[in-house]
Amino acid sequence: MIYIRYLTKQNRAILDIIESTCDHMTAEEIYREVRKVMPRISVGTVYRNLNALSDEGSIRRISLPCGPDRYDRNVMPHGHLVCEMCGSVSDLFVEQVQSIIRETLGTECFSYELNVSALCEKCRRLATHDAERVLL
Amino acid sequence: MIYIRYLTKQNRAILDIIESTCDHMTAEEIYREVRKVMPRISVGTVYRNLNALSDEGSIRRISLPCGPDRYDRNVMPHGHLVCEMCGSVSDLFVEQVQSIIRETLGTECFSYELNVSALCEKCRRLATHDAERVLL
DNA sequence: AATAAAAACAGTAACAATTCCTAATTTCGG
DNA sequence: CCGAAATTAGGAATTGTTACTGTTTTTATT
Repeated sequence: MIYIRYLTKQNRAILDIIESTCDHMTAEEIYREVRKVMPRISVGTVYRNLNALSDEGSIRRISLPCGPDRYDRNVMPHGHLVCEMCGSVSDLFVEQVQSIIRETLGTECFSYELNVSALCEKCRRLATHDAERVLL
Repeated sequence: MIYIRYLTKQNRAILDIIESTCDHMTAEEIYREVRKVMPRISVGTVYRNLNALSDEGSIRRISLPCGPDRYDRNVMPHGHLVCEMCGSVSDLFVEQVQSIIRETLGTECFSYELNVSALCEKCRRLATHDAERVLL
């Protein structure tokens, strides 16, 4: 027996926002965003729906060493690149990770979190550029 | 010019506690523990020193999808197994991860976080045992 | 459609984890 | 030893999140 949860306007609006970007927004950012189209929505509703959506697997919650949790529209197992310079969070697909984990564990791994600290594309270019300037 | 930070009694006591176990304690657990030998230490001091120690690389901060941050005496890059049943956190050394990340990134990766959700050794045995009993 | 039960809501208070603030103490450099 | 700098205790404040209460919306039943 499949239970289809009723999708409220609030729920739909929140999900739309998350699915419309690959920004990995925080709950607060999502709250600010959803208020643009639904000014009377409450913080509690945002958190409740983010939790429900995460629990049912429609979105994915990401927790990082610093700052609040973020939400990801991509629910497939994948990692994240956290930029050491600008703090941005972007998807990072590291192919063999899951199978390596399985080998190490000796059993299947259904979910993992992989957060890599490094420079994002943009900041890496910037850093290289600066380094060149210093050399001149 | 190397700057050696003064090690206060508080700092030393906190570090000792972390280094004495592989329990991945939370700040609050560390606070409770350090108060046994230093009853007047304040929460703020514990947090300030945990941050300082993490920043200088003497210990490592672990953040998980749920619950407060934890602290690890092992600063070498490695992952963690978070038990889905009992919630315990144990070290997990997945050898090739770093090199795979390097390949994917195209540049060296100096730090990563890998948290795997699965059953810990103990709970896995327990689960198997229960399953056997059900079969009887 | 009328209506009762269930679910979700807004608004806000409460909570837990962490940080910040101030005055007092401790350590350092000379 | 003395003044500057760093660290502390204690507690207030902040942040991110959850819980509560009374109201609205949806669903199920007729």
